[in-house]
Amino acid sequence: MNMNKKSPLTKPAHFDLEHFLPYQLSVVSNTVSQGIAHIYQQNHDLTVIEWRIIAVLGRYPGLTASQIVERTVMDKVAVSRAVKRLLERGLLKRITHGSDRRRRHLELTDETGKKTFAAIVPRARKYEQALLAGLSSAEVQTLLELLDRLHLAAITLEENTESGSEH
Amino acid sequence: MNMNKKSPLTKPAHFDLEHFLPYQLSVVSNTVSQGIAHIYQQNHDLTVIEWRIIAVLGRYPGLTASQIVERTVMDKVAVSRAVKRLLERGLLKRITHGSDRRRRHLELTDETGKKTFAAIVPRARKYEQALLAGLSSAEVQTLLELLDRLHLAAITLEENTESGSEH
DNA sequence: CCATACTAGTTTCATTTGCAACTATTTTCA
DNA sequence: TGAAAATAGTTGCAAATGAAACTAGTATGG
Repeated sequence: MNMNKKSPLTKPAHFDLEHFLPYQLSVVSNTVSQGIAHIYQQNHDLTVIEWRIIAVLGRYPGLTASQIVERTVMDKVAVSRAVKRLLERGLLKRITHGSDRRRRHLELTDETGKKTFAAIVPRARKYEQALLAGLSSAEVQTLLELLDRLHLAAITLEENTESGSEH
Repeated sequence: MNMNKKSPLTKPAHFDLEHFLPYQLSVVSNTVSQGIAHIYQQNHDLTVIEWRIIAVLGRYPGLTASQIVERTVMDKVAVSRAVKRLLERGLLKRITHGSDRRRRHLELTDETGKKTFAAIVPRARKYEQALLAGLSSAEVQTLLELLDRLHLAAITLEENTESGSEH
């Protein structure tokens, strides 16, 4: 059984970070995130997390903080603090659930909240369009599908890995 | 050439974060990063930045800190601190350039540095393979190409945007 | 040559983050 | 019932981060 000693081609000794998918993905994602972050930072003084909360509440009013956490895979504490800031700034309002007073449903305020949402959405869309301008719609479709499959694979791997170390 | 307007309604009121590319990209990238981070955190007590420094030095020995920054698009301060830690732990050695004493070239130490690199590489490769197991090689090819084009687009957008605010 | 500007890398300090522990409320089931 | 477990959300604190200032060394132009 040909052990890996010096055989002509078992494994190339090279490892090229630039061609390592997790790295590439991270670089692309960071570049895009940074670009889009401009939109809501510069113009509305919002962090990425704050914007995401607004976006998800714009679409699904009345979610609670933990439902937002579920949906967006963001950290619980980060969401709690961002919600606090958005409440203080008057972008959100909070309604305590009648029968279960632990639950506090969140909504965009009519004045500031919805207005901000409405102002950012077209800019975000425009950014996305510009980003994808070089791709045909078939390519966009393919990209989304491949990303989705990658995501599923990553989740599956994570689940299997975890069992090995703790819990 | 049928522009994408086509509908009588100007803009749908909906905005769905889950179908917004920058968001999707970020979620996939975070999931993958977290998964791969296990490999070097659990087994070698390295952060992502530390691992990247090792990886890039494994491939290109003798780079200076600022060359690493250039190549990996990581923060200057973060690299400085990670290098410091790797030197302390004996994974790197530093050679001051003869004629320009500001430059300090970095290399993996034979003992710990190269050994660690050699230990991580196969695991990293294995992770990447598992991640891509569900895709055909043509699909992988396509994915890489599309990511690359996205990256370029994002960089271009960034450059154009910046001009608006400062510099 | 020497004042100024530039480059490499580090440190300081003020925030930001993230884990764990906490409060408050509701559910479970003995 | 009511004590223990579960759930929602917050807070404290220590560590990670990042911008700007700083040290050290080199290049340049008058």
